[in-house]
Amino acid sequence: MNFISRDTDYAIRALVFMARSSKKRIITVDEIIEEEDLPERFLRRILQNLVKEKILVSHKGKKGGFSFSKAPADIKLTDIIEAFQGKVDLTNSLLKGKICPNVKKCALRKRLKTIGGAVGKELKGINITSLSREA
Amino acid sequence: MNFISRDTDYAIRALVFMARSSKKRIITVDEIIEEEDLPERFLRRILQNLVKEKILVSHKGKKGGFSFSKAPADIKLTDIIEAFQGKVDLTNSLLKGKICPNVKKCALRKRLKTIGGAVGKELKGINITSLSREA
DNA sequence: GTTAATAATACTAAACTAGTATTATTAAGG
DNA sequence: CCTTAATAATACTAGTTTAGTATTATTAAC
Repeated sequence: MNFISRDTDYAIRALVFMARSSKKRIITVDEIIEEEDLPERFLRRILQNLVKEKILVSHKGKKGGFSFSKAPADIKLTDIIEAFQGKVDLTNSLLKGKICPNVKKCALRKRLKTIGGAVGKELKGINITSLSREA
Repeated sequence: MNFISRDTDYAIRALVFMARSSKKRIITVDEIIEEEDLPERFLRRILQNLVKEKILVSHKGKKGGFSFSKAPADIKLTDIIEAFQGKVDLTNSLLKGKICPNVKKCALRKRLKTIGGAVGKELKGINITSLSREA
């Protein structure tokens, strides 16, 4: 079972590359795939998705490309995961029916929620800037 | 993104039901679906899988059914998740290529591994007996 | 030997994942 | 204002996974 899907993965790589080449504000798809060798069209769709999520800004026309819409340090790992995989839900669909008739009182759900909260907090502590330094 | 897949979920419900009706050692599929209303054939496959994983024992023939092959307290939540979804891998496929050329030194991977370890530990603390009491 | 149970195996439909293809739009710069 | 170099939008497709169904075989009790 994979926690990180492929488009999340590609998105992270693209963003880390962009953060590292920060002198050039606007970066093209070609520059990214030259460095990381990702499938072009697929990567384009991923970047467009990041634009929708207000993580990147796109610039059409000659000398166009993509740039950050906020500081890389403010782009948390959870933001990216959620953009492509939706909210991570540890407690989903567990123990419905007669086994656990009262969802609000279900102790298991509470425990899973606690774990999920801890994971989320850790993931929020990881951002694009720290990744571009560390990795 | 769901952490718990449907067959894991169904398996947990079936096992919790079985643990609660422990006076009757052998329990039939019909008894389980009467209580929890799960799709019969699908549930059968799930129970057969639990037999393969040595969590249950099956009894053919008249008065047959399923019984535990070990104490419900020894069946951890992770055992069930792994049986149906494989090992949970938080670190999978992240930052390959030029972004992170040396996998062993990758700091992100280490951090994710730490988080994964903590989650695993928590999940191991939850077992079928505790669930059948709590939920 | 009938009946009431599971076993094994194979099939299928729907959803998701990963990727491709096509055509339109935009802005720079001569 | 036209060419060129970039992204945008939209729709398609192949492969995999998920969830479920169907069929036939096997087994044990009574």
